[in-house]
Amino acid sequence: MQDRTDRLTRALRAAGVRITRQRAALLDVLAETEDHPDAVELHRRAVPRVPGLSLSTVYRTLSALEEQGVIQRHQFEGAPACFERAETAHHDHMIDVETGEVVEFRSDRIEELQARIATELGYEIVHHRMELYVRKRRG
Amino acid sequence: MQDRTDRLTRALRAAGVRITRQRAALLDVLAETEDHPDAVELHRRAVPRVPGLSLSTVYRTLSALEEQGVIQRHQFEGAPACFERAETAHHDHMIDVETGEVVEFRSDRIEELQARIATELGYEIVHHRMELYVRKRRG
DNA sequence: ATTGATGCAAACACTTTGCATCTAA
DNA sequence: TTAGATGCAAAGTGTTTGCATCAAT
Repeated sequence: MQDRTDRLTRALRAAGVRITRQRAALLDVLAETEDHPDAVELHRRAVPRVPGLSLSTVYRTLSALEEQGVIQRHQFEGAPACFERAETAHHDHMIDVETGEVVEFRSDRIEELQARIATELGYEIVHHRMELYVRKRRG
Repeated sequence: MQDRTDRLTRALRAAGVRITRQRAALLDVLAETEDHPDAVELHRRAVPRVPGLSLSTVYRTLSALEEQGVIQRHQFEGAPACFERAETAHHDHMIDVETGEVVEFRSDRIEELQARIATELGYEIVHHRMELYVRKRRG
């Protein structure tokens, strides 16, 4: 796991991205992240490791990491952008409208259908966004 | 068509929504709308009919109409919210990332699969959002 | 005559940016 | 050493809101 971060660090440096204390801290925080935190939450988690870390640096770093394909940005309805590591396999999201909880899911069938539809209309998919806003079934 | 607007007007009034000159103008503009304009664009289109119309009134009216189920609001990536009449059948959107053009499509198969996935995970869908960001196939 | 709607300007939430200073390479 | 990163504060964007006035019912 420390190993993974090291490899990532090297790759980023190779891409011309300087790994400052701030960025290293954010990479650490992201490595431990299992949920979908927004910029403010990531800042909150990283500040203890880099006192004085500014929110603008968080935003700038997140943009840089997104550009490098290290993280993904999601813009769910009525919420600030949130982030997750990009290393995981592609998936889509269900958002519990009552709790805000995010559940990941994946459907190859749907992906196929999406691709087919785009093709039939003369397009190719650059990326897509599929979000199910749900509530727990009272059973 | 004038007829449709009249019926809508009556229904809105019945729901306690006052039809002011500003709102009547916006309803007219929306009735003629085939695309997916944002608040500023709707304001631009309505101002000639109601000189002095303010942008905040447009926003307030759009919220009211959305609440009444008359229009739908979409929040595509990197763009201000855009609107369309809600009377049309449910559909999803493809957005051409190069031109911004919006194409509507619909897939019952996908809807079924979404519902099944939600059910399997113990949820029911409140609403969903599916957007394909695409580019024209060069070919 | 009421009560909700308007226009204006100010506030809002989230995000980006200009600039002087610092620091990773 | 030097180009890129930082912190701060200020600006930006899209949207909402407080308030005095106005107009639809």
